[in-house]
Amino acid sequence: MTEPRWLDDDEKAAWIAFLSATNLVNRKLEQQLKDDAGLSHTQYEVLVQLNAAPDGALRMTELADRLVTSKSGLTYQITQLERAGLVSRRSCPSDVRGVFADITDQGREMLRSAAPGHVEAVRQALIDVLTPEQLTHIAAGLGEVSRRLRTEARCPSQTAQDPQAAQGA
Amino acid sequence: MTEPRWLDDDEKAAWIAFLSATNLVNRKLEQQLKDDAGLSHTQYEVLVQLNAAPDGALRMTELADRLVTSKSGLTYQITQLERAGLVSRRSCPSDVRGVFADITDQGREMLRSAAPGHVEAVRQALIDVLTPEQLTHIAAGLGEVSRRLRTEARCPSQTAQDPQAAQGA
DNA sequence: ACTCCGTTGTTAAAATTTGAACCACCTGCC
DNA sequence: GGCAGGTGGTTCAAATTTTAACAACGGAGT
Repeated sequence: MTEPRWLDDDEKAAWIAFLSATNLVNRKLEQQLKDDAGLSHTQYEVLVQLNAAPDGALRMTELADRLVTSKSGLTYQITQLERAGLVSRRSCPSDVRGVFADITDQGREMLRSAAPGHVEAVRQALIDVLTPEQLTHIAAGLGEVSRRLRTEARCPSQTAQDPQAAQGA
Repeated sequence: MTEPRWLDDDEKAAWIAFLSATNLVNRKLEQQLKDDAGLSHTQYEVLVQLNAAPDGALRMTELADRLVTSKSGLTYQITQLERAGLVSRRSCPSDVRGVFADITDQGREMLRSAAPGHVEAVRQALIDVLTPEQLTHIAAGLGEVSRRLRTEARCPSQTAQDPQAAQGA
């Protein structure tokens, strides 16, 4: 076995920055949402996704994929949101096993009231701290990172060992 | 109250990319470490920090700050690591209340064996996906983000409402 | 119609995280 | 010296996440 390709200084700097920024931003937003709206970040994201969906509804699995969470974890959170009256469950007509999560009017209302504070927090923690240039590069770079990990999760087939690809496409 | 400053398309793209990349990368690494070394990412980071520290030891609070975790969460994890023989506790000579977490030889050995696979995973998930330019901007941008959130957490005094600052300092 | 296999959500138990309450102990200041 | 106020770690209970079963179905091939 060969010597692993350790990270050089620039790479290490990027990795450390990514790790800590990630944790700190998450913690910050989690706290802001909990304080101002009584929601966890996950719950807030559920509402965002449902609100943006065609009929204010999405299948459980689809929602779990979008939130990058486990199915059972979603089941739990949807139950909490349902209990709070922000979401409701409805079984799928075409597939008896399927379940739709619907956002309720109260859910939309909650989102409307929580959004301003949340956006402001996102700006303070991340967006407004970055220069326009950094913003662009982060959108492109992390966008590509997400795309690959998502694809990879769906198709464990391709070896994905293509160094120079997609990126600039 | 004024209309909130919503995110424009570029900002939204950056935010969404950040959110999903963050979750996906975390999930990926968590799984890799668990599969290959039987450690959680948090535990791995504890070992990394201790291993890099002057005497292979750090105070609990200091460690908790670095890992961006709660004190009680760290207590739990250190107990697990201690049980696994990778870390040991030692009370602080100068402060009876204080506790040092020491990495053991076995802990260093574990780190040595887990590191190569972990670095490789970090490369595949994040580093090698980015262009050198993106890497640089991410290091700088997210570095600044971390710095601010950390400072803010330590000194809730400054209003921090200075739009054009630090960045290029 | 029927079997085999992959999917959909849920459930149960264990692991982890969070947050508040605590105790013991330092530190600056009278 | 002695006290008020803050620190450092732990503990406990409650909330959340993970993991591995599960039960009930769709769907394709025969």
